[in-house]
Amino acid sequence: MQKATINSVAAYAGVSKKTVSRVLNNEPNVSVKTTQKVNDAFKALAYKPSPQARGLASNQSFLIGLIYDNPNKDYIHEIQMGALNVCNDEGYHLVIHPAVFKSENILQNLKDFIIQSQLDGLVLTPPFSDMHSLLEILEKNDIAHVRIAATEQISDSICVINNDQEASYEITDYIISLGHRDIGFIKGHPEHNVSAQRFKGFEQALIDHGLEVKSQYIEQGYFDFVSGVSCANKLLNLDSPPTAIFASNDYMAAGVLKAASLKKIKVPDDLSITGFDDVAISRYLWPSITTIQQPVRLMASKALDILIKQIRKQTIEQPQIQLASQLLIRESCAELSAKC
Amino acid sequence: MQKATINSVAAYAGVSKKTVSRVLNNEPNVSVKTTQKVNDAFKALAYKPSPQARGLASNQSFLIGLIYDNPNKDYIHEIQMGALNVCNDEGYHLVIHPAVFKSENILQNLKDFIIQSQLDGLVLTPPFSDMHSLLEILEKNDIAHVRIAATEQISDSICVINNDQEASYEITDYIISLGHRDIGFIKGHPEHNVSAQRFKGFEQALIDHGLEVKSQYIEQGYFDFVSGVSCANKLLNLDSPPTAIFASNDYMAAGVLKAASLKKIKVPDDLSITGFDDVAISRYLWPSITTIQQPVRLMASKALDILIKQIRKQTIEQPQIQLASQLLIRESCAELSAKC
DNA sequence: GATGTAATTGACACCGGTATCATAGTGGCC
DNA sequence: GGCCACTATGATACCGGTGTCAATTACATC
Repeated sequence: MQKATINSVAAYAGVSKKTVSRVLNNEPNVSVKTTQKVNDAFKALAYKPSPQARGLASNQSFLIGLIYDNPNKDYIHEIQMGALNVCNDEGYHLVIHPAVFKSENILQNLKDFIIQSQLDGLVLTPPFSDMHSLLEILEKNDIAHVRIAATEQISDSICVINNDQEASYEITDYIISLGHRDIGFIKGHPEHNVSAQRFKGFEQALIDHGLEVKSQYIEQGYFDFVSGVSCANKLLNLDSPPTAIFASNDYMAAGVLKAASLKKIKVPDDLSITGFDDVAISRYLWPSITTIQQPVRLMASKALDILIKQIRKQTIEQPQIQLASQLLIRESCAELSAKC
Repeated sequence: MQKATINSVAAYAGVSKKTVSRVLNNEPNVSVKTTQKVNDAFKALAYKPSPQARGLASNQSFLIGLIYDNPNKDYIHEIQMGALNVCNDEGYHLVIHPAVFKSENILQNLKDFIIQSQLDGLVLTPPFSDMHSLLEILEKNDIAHVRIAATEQISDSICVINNDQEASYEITDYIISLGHRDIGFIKGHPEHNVSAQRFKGFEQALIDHGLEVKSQYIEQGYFDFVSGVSCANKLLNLDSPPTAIFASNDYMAAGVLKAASLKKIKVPDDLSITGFDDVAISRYLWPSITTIQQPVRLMASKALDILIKQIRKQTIEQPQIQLASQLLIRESCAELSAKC
């Protein structure tokens, strides 16, 4: 059996190709009777329109690119799943494009990718969401795009953002509520914008509770396990070490846990630890890590919703969507024990 | 500036479209001089051929589908990266398609996906690599595909496989070399073919060393953290518990570690633990887990190499490639202490 | 019934490539 | 020089859709 084309459908239904095309695209001004005939033909022939032909004629590709450079595979996976859910429903393919943000000719590479692939739209994840040189190119060439977890708001630019600062405030507040006063903080990678937001939330919570922000309790990490270990060592070697450590992400929190274990410091009895992101390891460590879960998948879905609206030139009622995170209380924090 | 098409290139170079097409596809019988002219035109106009038009004319989509259902995000990520490396080089897009193997109408869903998307080829990962009903459809419709980590060899079917059994033998051999004689084993999910392979390697190693395979030391797990915990509890509650536990993957090994920690059993001093797969958590746990690293990324690259050859109807010299795994010795195993 | 307007439909060019086949050019050999 | 085989090139149809615009039909109004 031949594969059905618009011509075979038209012949079967006894109408012109153009009319079939109209039904296919829900164009107005087709009589109910004709629509019915064409739909019957669709079914009878198991017709699926060719994306290539459609794309060629209407200058679309039905491809949406997803650009990322993130070592956190759980995050990427969630983003992919959220994006795919919408893509599948709307008839788009997702083209994943891991890139290296710090590489020499990243801009040229991205440019090539975008032009070569003739993408209909682009999803940017951090750190690309705030990459000005890239955004400029996209604006100039009028390429539809959406920025996930962007930290800088740019008018007209559509994005889906989260509330890192508030979440950070919340988790700090929780630690304080357990009685801790000496709280260490391990900052995230200085080049990632969220690092500053997470620190701000921490700082603000301390201030609001009338606690001092002590510089010796603040260490600079890089979002990876190793820096978590070394920062924790510095904090735990202080003359009066903190009784709780807030690491800006879970990998570093895992590092803190390792450092504590090696020093025979019991967690959570003698040291409380919190992370951020709810990475898989935070559940599998012992004790499991109290952390912040962001609605990553939902963010991606929302992002694709508005991106596709933009591609279709539909009106977007809300160009900037903010979603709330959630505090997950697990085993790594305890009330400050009396002995301190 | 207009986007360059084959027509503008032809006009610029002063030749016909067909000649441009010939140069583009490295067809024979084009003079050196003409080739040069056309190549100059390519550069001057920054020409990129349209995949849609190309696809429409030659009945290709330049899309390769990747089907998976695997909770191990590290694995998926590696597969994606390995596949993308080749796709980018060869001008294909990778369309990722997470599916639910156990879902009711999985076969119909996959069928729809494959037909709808008009993929040029398909990459199957476990458990789809051994899904007969799917393979039949692919054969019948002559859809190019490659099976990653397939356990059943089917003649003519191209696949890239690993040596789970040997690797399992090797890691068991290592545990025995540390002096352990009472070794617990936690099996993987009974529906995954690799589970049996990993068990076989374990068993064979015991036999070859003249050790008994004791049924009370064998527990049935499901490749997840929780089953690791519960199986470990059963093993550790035995009257004479094993001095080492070989979990069939790292998530279960993490579970074993948790169970041991809760029982105040010191790892590796009083209990050695090994995993399988080299998932990220195996590095971040304390102690880090001795495990088997499979060349997943390389497997995916090799798979795409032969898949693309198949798509292009080129001869495939080696339809079945086997790659070796590597034992990663970390902190979770120690020599059997004298006191036992 | 005539007329005007809107709704419905179709003929045909076109998107940017590839495939087929005919034609023009080139060099070797008698 | 004449003939032939082979190489190089182009004209044109075609892939399966969409866009334009004209033609036809339906319906309301006078």
